[in-house]
Amino acid sequence: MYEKCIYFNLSTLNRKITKIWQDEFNLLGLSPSHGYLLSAMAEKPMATQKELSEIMELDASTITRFIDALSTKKLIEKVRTGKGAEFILTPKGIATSERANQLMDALFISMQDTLGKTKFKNLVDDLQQTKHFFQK
Amino acid sequence: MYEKCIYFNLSTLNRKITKIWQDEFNLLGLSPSHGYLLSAMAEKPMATQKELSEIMELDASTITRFIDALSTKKLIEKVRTGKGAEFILTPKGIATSERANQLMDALFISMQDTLGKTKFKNLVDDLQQTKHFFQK
DNA sequence: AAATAATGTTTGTATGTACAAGCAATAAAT
DNA sequence: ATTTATTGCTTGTACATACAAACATTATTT
Repeated sequence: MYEKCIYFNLSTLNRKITKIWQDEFNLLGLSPSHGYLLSAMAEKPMATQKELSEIMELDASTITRFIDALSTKKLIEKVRTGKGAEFILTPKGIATSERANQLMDALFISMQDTLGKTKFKNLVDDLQQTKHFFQK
Repeated sequence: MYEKCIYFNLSTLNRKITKIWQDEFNLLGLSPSHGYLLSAMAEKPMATQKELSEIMELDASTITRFIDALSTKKLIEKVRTGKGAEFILTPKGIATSERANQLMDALFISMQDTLGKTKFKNLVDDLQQTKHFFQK
């Protein structure tokens, strides 16, 4: 009934893909977003919360919540430095970030297989490009 | 950093598009999903909640919540019929469903203009097809 | 007719995320 | 040096949605 509607198809597909990601990341004891954030922190150890929110394209307040969650799970330690803050991954955090990276790679391959290599690439490229038409 | 990731690009774009839809539907005093449901009810007056949940590709329990919201706003009236239920749109509900339809049409045109007719069509078609690779 | 199964709806609860307002720390202007 | 502005982070609150379990009604079996 809403076959031509971008909002409808986008949100429906988003729910389905999110569910797949959630099920996988749950095996690490994390939500997908928490896993992505942890992995971003591992890759950019000096990033502030503001920078992390830009990388993740999420609101800064959302990053605060995620950081709380990662701290509670002892995956990171937060060091407040004046106005900003920095983070160190605990050994457990480092290990988990590596497993998260592996999972992302595995999901990438799995999607490629399911959708076909070129179809998959086209879709992701289109999503990425379309994103840029809309500002914050 | 996650440019090649379908989950990342999909959820990011989804948030952006959702925001646009929300801002527009707020002018009708509704969330987008509530508007879509109301419009579906107008088009399929005999549909049960189960059927509506299939049309909307949402969980049945979610439809229950939406129906509560529409009832509270006096846009529909719910008539329980044994196991199932049916709905009648109030005059206000009919008017609102028409405005919702107009809004969907306007947003369709606006997206076409922003993204370009063929690019837009390709994207929506791809989203729609991709959806079908993943079951409920 | 009583017991059981199937189907449809609802309720409790949880999660992800945004926005607005607040707070804290540094920087700029007077 | 004190006021004012800017910047970064946090807190309160709200919303969309899912899942699991409960409940209610009809259908099927015995």
